[in-house]
Amino acid sequence: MSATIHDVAKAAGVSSSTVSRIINNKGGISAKTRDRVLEIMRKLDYVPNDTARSFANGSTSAIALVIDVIETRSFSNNFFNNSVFGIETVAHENGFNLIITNGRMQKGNITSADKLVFGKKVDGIILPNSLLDHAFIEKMNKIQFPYVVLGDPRTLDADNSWVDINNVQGGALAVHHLVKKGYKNIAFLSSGSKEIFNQDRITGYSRALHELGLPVLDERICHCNSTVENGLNAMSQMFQADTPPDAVICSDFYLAVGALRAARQNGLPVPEAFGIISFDNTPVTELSEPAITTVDIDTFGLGEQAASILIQKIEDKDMSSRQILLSTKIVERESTKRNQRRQDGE
Amino acid sequence: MSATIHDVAKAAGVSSSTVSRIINNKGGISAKTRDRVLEIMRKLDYVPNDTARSFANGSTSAIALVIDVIETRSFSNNFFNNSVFGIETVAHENGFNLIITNGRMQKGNITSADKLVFGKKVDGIILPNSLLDHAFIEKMNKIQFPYVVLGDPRTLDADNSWVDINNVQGGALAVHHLVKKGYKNIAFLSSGSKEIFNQDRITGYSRALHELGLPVLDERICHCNSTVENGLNAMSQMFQADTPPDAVICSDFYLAVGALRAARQNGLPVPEAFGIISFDNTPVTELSEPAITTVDIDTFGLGEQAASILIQKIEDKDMSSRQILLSTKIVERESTKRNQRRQDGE
DNA sequence: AAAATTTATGCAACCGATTGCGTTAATCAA
DNA sequence: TTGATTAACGCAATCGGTTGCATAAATTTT
Repeated sequence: MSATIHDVAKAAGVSSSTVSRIINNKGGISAKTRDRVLEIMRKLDYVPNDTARSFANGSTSAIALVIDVIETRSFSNNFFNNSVFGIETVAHENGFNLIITNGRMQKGNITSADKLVFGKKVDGIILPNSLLDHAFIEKMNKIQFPYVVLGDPRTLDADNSWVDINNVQGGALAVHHLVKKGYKNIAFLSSGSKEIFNQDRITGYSRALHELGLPVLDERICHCNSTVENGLNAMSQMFQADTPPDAVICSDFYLAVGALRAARQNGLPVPEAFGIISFDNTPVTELSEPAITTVDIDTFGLGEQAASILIQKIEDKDMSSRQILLSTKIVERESTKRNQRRQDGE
Repeated sequence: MSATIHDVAKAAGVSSSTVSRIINNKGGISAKTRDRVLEIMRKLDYVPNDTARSFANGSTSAIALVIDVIETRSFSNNFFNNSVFGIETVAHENGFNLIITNGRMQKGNITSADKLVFGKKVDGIILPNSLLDHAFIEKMNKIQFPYVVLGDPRTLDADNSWVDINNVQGGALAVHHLVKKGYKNIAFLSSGSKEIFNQDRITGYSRALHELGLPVLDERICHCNSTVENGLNAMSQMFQADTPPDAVICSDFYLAVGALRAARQNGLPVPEAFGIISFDNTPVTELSEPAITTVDIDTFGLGEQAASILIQKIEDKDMSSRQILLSTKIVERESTKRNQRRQDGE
């Protein structure tokens, strides 16, 4: 149907090698022929067949992103969106296409990721630490297939490249912010105990408390699924304690809203008597009343870094592996913005 | 590096044609040779090279989704997420890979979508109505390249396939819900006047009001960018009117939160004195107080339908084009849940 | 002006599968 | 048993580019 390199060559009275060299900007072509050929290409609406090119030079100019879709909501979280956006941006800048595949799906015994990698559909792959499979990683290592892990792949002993949010730092940062605001009894609502990011946040939280000479109490840490109701219940229960928390750090916005409601039910005005910080600075954190102070995690940057490292690896297979931690920062809103002096004067 | 079909053939003492026929389940192979070859394939860890296959049979088993990224937030909206999820699911079920590309990016004079289509990287493409380009569509039509539009492509005169949310029905549904609840003076906060979905929602809104014998007033319709502040300002202004609105339909959650705050500032309890409905039933609509009643749009289904039609087109180029409208439904929450009798008794 | 370089281009093999056609072997009908 | 039919497989061309090597033409050097 559409024109091939041979059609162009014939029409221009040159060989297809010449056309190929022009397409790829190789040297050794006279200006005259180049111009003539380019003109013909335009006339014939010629576009090189990318599949044929991939086939000929053994590289696809595509990378894959494996996503971990357990339920709809986990797909529609902010983390995912911005990371994909970051990945796509960098991929595109470097001439790579981005293939997205759901890592939970499989046909027969082969996962979609497996097929993309060993079927040579992509030159490299980004996969979440939640979906690591030792056998799969081993197979990739054996052929030196480039990959980057999203999130610290702690369960892997091997040496590999990954990017992650510095959740330890984030947990500590939240504590420091609250303490600076005069809060002293800080709780932590985590959205799960298995996830490495939750573990890290709690590590940072505990470490910071310790450094500040504040007690680290087990009963102030609660792991629960991320719903408003769970957040509400967990906080309500903590409020029963002898010295109830006067602030809480939440792993996400749902828990934060739950905590907010619990505070209200207990007659604790936020931020005056109770402070709240949530991780993940999604736009909606501005919508609650009071607006929630957040630990901003750079999900876009995470994607950018992942794609960038991956592409470097693709272009230099012998590149040593690289690990990147992205710092977080506090975005202060109403839920912790109290007049500190009043508190100090107690 | 890794085994090719020829390696397998040689090891099994057959021709590569035979191996190919086995891979593709063509007939005319004896059980003995099939088993032997399959065994060898396993031993050699053979996986067919997908690029070579694509090249040989002229089809890529991949589709592209063009996304319209103007700013970060538009990327991270719920609409996008769930649609992508729906598309990926259907694509995967049918053995297609999904390539995602940002339609706003381009290199030289060629957009990423253009390159994917005419570079034969994909067999079909899904693109948003916001990114339609006449020349591009014409070029695709000329070679009968399969595509599906996300959102009614009203600006296109040509006959083509698309899927959309039935926003006209959604707008009408919102009105009917509010009227049933006893609200009579219903305003509309739109997130823009150019977007077809906003136009459609207002069409449905106006039509329903008309059918119910209620006046359609220009001053009750406001187009503004989607922020809480704009929603608040727009509603505050409407409250100055002689007969102020007693309910509002918002194009999204930000405007709805703005409207909620405006009502509160004006001393209008929600839902008792003022009703609010927002489009797009994202999880966060449950988080405000009161929780917002929404028009639920089936974004996942939208993606499923788009992918499904596209794949049918790929498999039968002569398929007539198809248009699909997905109905919306009301998810009732606190912001309209008032005791209707009190209102009727006025 | 002849020799030595450099530049511009063509030839042909190659990437790894698919497939139409032909051939041999096996099965069936007469 | 022979001829006809079918099943099982191989040969070789093909898909559309890329690239090492060879060669001819242009340019520079001596």
